[in-house]
Amino acid sequence: MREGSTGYVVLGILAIGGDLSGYQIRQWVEQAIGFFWSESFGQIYPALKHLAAAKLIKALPQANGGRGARPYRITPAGREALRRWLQRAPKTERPRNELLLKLFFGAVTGSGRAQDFLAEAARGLEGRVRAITAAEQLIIEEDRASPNLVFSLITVMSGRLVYAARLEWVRSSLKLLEAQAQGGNEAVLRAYAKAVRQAPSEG
Amino acid sequence: MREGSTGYVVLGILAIGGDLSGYQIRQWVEQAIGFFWSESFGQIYPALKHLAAAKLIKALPQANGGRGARPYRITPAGREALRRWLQRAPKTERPRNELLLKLFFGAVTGSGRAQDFLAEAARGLEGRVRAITAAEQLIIEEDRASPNLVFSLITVMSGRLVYAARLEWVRSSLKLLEAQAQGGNEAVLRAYAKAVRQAPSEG
DNA sequence: ACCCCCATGTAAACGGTTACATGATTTC
DNA sequence: GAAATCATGTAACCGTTTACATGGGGGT
Repeated sequence: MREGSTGYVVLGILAIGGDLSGYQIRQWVEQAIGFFWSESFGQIYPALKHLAAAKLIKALPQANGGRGARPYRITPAGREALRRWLQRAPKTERPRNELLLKLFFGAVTGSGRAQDFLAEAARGLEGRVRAITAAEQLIIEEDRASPNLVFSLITVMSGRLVYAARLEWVRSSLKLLEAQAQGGNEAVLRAYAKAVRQAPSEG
Repeated sequence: MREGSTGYVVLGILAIGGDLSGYQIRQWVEQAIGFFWSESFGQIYPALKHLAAAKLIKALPQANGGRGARPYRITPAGREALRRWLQRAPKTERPRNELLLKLFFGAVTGSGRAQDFLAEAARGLEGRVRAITAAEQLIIEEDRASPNLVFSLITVMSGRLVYAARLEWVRSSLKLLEAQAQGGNEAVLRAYAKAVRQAPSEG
């Protein structure tokens, strides 16, 4: 399997989610790990073919005589391949945050647009925080007795903490822009000191 | 310019950084915006060619008679193109966090590897927090009187707050794994409640 | 003499998104 | 009967990374 992580994501989901079709795998990705991972159909279906050819998964007979969902099941060899991949250290992502980029060049356009972008980001983040909180509740109820519990909680906790931090950042950023408009750079520096003083500080 | 954001990043850096060569642009990207953006030489040099062909930048005469750095300067048309691009709403990135992915499938390999990955992540984050703190100091000193100040501070503040949040997450995650080893799922749930209670909560 | 940093560039390979094509089933 | 959703798949296009090729300059 020369592919990047897509194939392994599929294996992983079949390993913990049971027998699923391509369409269902996509849904799984969106709902369960959507806030830190994404896959498109254009990736999943070819990946399923490759995995089946490599005997890491096998196609199950379809329910309605050839029509409808075509579910797959992970094979022992597939579990072994997944386990090996999981052992290897994760590659750190190369960051590409267009919002931050446009804010960084903000002086070129002035602060009006920057405020719009931040307000928009705040709306998005609030929605995600709500979604995460709901997901968290579901995990606590459903995985209460599962060995997956710690791992599910670790991942939702990431969403919870970093989204909360981003929201705080958005709000502080709006305050900096206000300060700039009203009191210039000195006011900005005061507002900044205040914003980072409140933040959980590192040793 | 059909390209994605690379061309605009180059324009932006030439707009606020003055006349620079491809190599210097790369350094600029790494040092100033490296924690939220990355570009490789394989992107920058072709982008410079396209931008020059489109008259958005122009090549400056080289110092040492054709050898050494080949600096470029942004043209008025280039500034205009940059301004238009900056006005448009930023595309939200599709997240792909391999660390989180491997942790999510953690039950397949057990918690030993997960602890290694988290410890490694902590080391990386500590380094970045230090780098950010240094960058912050530099901005406060050098941009004190610049109209860029707010925008520079907004971007470093993002780094500061989200890295701090990630560090906190890593530490809490390690605690959850310990709790799991010692007291099972009930201990995990208690540790989780404690970890998120301390976090800045949303309304 | 050797190695590292500066510096510019090209080409292949790869991973991923998007658009397209197709059709069944369910809901309003 | 129309629209939305379920469901599978292909192909083109695009952006990005990686490897490669090349060579000057400075330090040990």
